[in-house]
Amino acid sequence: MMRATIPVQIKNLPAFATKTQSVMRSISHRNLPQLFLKAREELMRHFRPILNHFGLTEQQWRILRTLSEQDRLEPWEICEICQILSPSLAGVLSRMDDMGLVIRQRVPEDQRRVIVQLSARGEKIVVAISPLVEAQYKLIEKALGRELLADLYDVLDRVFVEPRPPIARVELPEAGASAAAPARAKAGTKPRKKPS
Amino acid sequence: MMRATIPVQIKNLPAFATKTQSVMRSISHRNLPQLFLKAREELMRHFRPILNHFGLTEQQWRILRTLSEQDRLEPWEICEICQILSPSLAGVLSRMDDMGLVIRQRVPEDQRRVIVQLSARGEKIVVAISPLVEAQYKLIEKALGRELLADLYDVLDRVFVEPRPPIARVELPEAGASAAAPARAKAGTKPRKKPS
DNA sequence: TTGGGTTCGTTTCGATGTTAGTAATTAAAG
DNA sequence: CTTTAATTACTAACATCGAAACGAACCCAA
Repeated sequence: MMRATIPVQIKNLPAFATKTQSVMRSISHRNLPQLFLKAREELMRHFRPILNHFGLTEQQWRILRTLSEQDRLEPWEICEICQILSPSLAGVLSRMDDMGLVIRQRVPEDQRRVIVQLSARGEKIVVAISPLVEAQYKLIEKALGRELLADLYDVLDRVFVEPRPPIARVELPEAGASAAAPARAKAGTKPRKKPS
Repeated sequence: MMRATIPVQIKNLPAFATKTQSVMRSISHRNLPQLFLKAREELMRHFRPILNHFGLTEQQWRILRTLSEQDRLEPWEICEICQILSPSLAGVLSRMDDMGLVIRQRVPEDQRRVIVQLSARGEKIVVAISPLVEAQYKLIEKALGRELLADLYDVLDRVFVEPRPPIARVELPEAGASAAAPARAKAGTKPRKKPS
């Protein structure tokens, strides 16, 4: 590690970013969540065509891949592993059930709970897609280099997997909410404002 | 860098992940896009309350912060910088216009183009939120450590900012689409299947 | 056993992501 | 100068996100 520092201020921004700034930079830190968003998108850009080719959404594939590795899971487990909120998962699983990709069955001992697993058709699709995904990973590894990829995994693990002190939260001021939304007109009530 | 390697197979998975696997692991690589998704969520978890407090969505704040640093931008520039697709941005900007956060005006020389900039109200909100976001970053830095955070930025830059060979794409088989969706019944036509 | 608290999955609602397609405008080709 | 291409922003349709709340099933204690 400890590579030469890169000038970060306008890096990662296209040429038009050099225009005059009217407001003093109010946040000194780079937008880290957005960096992750960009990183993820740069990767998914190469996997999305594969999934689309088989008529799957990203979330559906995440669930299929997870179920192919874990066999039987309950919805809340899928939520944690696949980073899907419970309300979203309800719809996703319902559609995947309709498509015949997964099987859902209630747990006899606890009628609240549900067990989800791959259907034969689901497994078949996983078998069809997996080698393509694996091949794409190899292409990515070839472009980035095995070492860089290892560094990436390592840092991500150190930040988000290994134990670390909890992150505190800033306290919020009192009358903040009033600063924003003035009850936007309901859609359809008024035609959307267009640029003048 | 070059820290001791961590056993990765079941790391980052809860205890229930040790159950027997019915299918041979078909993809040897860890799910990298999902790691980024998780990383981003772990961060946003600490910023979301700030934005909600001011009645803003994540996307709205990304745009506000960007406009506060770049002054005048066209929609396609905002799309690139903020990682928002054009169709989404249309609605977001429309709502932000209704809320009085931004100002949109067409370019006289080219009637296709539009210029977006902060309104007085938009600037005011940025001024109110920025110190809170900045403070939250400091808390994150305190928990993770300045060094680790620097490593993180460094690796992300090496992967997604510095020039690198392009990533090739796997070729897709022919009759793939047929493997998936069998024309799912339209919502409302049939009641959603429930777990048996 | 009965009422209150809890867990789990779900529905609801508004906003955004994704894909496809369109209208308007401008630029390039013939 | 007309026809074609390329740009730019937008709309439409559906799926998902994110916050709130609901309802059924379970748990527990009075």
